[in-house]
Amino acid sequence: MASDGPRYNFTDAEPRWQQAWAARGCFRVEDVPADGKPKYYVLEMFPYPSGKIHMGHVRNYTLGDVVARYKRARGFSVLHPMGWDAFGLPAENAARERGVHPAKWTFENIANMRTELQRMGLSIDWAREFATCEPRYYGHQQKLFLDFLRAGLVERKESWVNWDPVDGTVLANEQVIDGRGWRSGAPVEKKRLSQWFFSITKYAPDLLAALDGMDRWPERVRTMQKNWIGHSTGAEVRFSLTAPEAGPEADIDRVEVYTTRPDTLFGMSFLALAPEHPLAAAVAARDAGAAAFVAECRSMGTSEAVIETAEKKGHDTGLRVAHPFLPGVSFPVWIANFVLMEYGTGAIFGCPAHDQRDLEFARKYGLNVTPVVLPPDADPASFTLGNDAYVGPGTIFNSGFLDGLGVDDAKRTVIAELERLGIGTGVTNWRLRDWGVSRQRYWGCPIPVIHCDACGVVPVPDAQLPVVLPEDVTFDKPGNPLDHHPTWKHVPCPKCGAAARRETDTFDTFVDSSWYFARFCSPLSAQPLDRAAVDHWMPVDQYIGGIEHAILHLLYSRFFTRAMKATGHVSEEEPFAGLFTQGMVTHASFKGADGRWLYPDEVTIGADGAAVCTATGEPVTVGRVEAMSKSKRNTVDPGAIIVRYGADTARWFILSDNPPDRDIEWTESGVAGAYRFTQRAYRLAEAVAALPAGGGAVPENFCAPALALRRATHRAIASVSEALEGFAFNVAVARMYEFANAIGESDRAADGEGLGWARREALAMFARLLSPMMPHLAEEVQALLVPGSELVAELPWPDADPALVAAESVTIAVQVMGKLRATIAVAPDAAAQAVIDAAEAEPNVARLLEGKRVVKRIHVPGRIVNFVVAG
RNA sequence: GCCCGCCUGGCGGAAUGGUAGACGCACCGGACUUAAAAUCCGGAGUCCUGUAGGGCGUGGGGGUUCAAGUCCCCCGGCGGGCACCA
Repeated sequence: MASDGPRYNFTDAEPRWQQAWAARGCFRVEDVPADGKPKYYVLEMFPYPSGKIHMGHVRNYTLGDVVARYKRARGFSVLHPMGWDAFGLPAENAARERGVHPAKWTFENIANMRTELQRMGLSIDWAREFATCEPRYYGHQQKLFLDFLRAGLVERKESWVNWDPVDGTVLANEQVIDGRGWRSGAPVEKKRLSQWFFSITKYAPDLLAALDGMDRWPERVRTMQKNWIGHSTGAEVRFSLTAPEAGPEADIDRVEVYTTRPDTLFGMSFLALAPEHPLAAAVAARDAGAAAFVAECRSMGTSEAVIETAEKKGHDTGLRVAHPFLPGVSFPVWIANFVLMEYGTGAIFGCPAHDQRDLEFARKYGLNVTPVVLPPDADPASFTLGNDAYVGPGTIFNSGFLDGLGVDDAKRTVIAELERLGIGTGVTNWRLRDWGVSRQRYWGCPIPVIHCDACGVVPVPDAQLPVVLPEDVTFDKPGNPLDHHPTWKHVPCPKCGAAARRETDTFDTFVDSSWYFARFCSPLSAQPLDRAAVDHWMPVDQYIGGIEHAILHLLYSRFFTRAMKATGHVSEEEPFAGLFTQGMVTHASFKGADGRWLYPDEVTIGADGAAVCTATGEPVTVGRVEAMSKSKRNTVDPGAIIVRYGADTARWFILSDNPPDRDIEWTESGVAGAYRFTQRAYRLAEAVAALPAGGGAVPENFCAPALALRRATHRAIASVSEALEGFAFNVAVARMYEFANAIGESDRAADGEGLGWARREALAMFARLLSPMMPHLAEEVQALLVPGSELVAELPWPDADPALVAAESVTIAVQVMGKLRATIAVAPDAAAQAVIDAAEAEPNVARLLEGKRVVKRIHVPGRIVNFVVAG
């Protein structure tokens, strides 16, 4: 770093301004404000307290802070809170691996991360902070659950989980690696457990329909949610077994199948059951081969990605089903690993010609492939299928009474026939499943119910809430510590008083994050939500977070808000009016000579571009640029960056480098460039502050450089405002660079009438425009210009003077046949004919038009003239 | 496997269907300096060996249009999600 010249000292300035904001309470708001200002609720997805903030947090919270500060300057009363998504598996892992209690680990992490976030200079109302692992939060969550239960929005049913038979533990999908438990290495089994479910499927039609009106959500997120909810129409068809199978309770003589393609029923070649289907279980009870196959499928885990990418396998049960329309024709019944029990009826009919998965299965097991949909222009006599099923439109053939119909007509016709025969019905189906919320873990919100042998499941009475987690637990045994606790689960039944047991399952942590945004409105309320406060602040006007939450978290929150409305806690049903999804922070990865990954700060890039290990001098392989992760060690610690360059520099770089919805690559050179700009901005301010004190009155006249600067100033106000409104923060930064360049030019101009005034105006506006992005430097610049000034954080956003924004002349592109051949400068309001004449007179244009017949002259005012010539 | 995105100079990117490459980074040249750093000024998509003029150019291929980075179709590469990670 250079030694000459006065420099902006961020180490001194940043904490000083953070204290000034806190002392003034700039970012505090009331639960129900009486200031009459319009409200604006900005929220970033709250962090999991892993211990340290990472660059993804820096990006997320910088984006939110720019919006919060901008809206505040625009006159809104802004709610901008912060809290902690504090329950979850990592705390239990830490407990098992290092013997530290999850609560201690979590609260220490929170303390550290709070300090780090506060160093970023975020305009947050810290008085609203809470952690979801505090009883003062999760106790209210238990109340909401009980209200949902009373409202019929909760039910208990069975579902399949990943079970580690060695550890005796339920495994998360991420804990299943290649079909084995991550700790024990034992093959994972599917196990059936009785669990609590939120009835999200009751809201499926509404959750789907409301997406259409959510115009401040990214289109792709809405599309992903639509696909996830998965509305489909089709038919349920009952197939009769040619011989009944003895089931555990009664004989099974038929199988229900759901299909979206009833029009292809005549192309059927088999029927396939999910391995968990009751009929499959019945067959397995007497057939060792089937039992072995079902057991094999059970070892596949519950993840849809795993199931659908696995090799398609099946087992022929030997059973046959009759075709619904073809007397005497029957098809084999298989058990297949790609049929999902959770979707439809857990059984399908296979039509290999028109479904890719069925085709692969049929080819593998030598089953018939009968095409029944003829593509347009195909010849029915010769049409055959290769390796691709035909799923497009066409005409039905080989299909009895459906022959000659189009696909959609055939669907209607076949459903009518199925209904007439009483063997099927047209149905609407949803891919969305109910939300299973039971987790067999300690570090989560206890589910407030009690199991009584006499009374069954009994809700904990509201007066006994919260059900608090016991602190004295041990993690030396596998399984859920709540199960092993000597006393906690033993309670009297609230109904009959007999000895009973607490539910030891805790909630999925997605429950915690499904209503925290509403709790922030009244974080100290004795009720889950204070109606006046949530009615004032909700919905969140701008929600900001990672695209990885596009489906689950956002959909669950949308459901939860509806459920809270149904139980009288809120008035709105959509929690997030505006959504912005940010990209990830990436960095190059480095691998040392010994094959170990190296952190970026262990690596030096030489002048020749070659990377070496700083400590050993050994060569380093530069790997791909990818999402920062601990395993690849391609992380950069925001704390270290803030110490070295300051929070404003970190904020500026992360805003400047690219559009916020794309992945950003963190680079040292980019940060250094951002740092240089902070110093340059400060120098520009110093130069202006050194000018003789200016009077308040606007000068009568401005010399040319002064006028040019004023135009630049007001163009900057207009363009930075527009960029901020549109989340184009990288463009806002570019406009600020242009503005700084213009100020720099005025610095070098010969002094003339009004120049000093224009420069003061420029710097004053510069500070205001800078403040959402680099709030500390903005305050410093303002203090330099106007010692003892108000805080920029409390100043209103400036308005541009339209007369100064308007261009004096515009450059028009002149094209001949769509190719640029000249440009001309014209007045913004020049008449069309005058512009066309001027364009035609351009030598290069005239040359190209000579001897040609101009058939069309296109003039887009302020933009372009295009001559279309014949021949 | 299924669903959803993204792809523009050496790099990040800008661009209501209307001058492709604003702005920044890196680079090169100049000024300042004993020198370096810092700072300031200037240059630059690429090719036709020139500051005129022109060709080519927004992952590849086709299409719509007076005009396509932008709209449509196909293909490729990269990434996100897939229900117990958060």
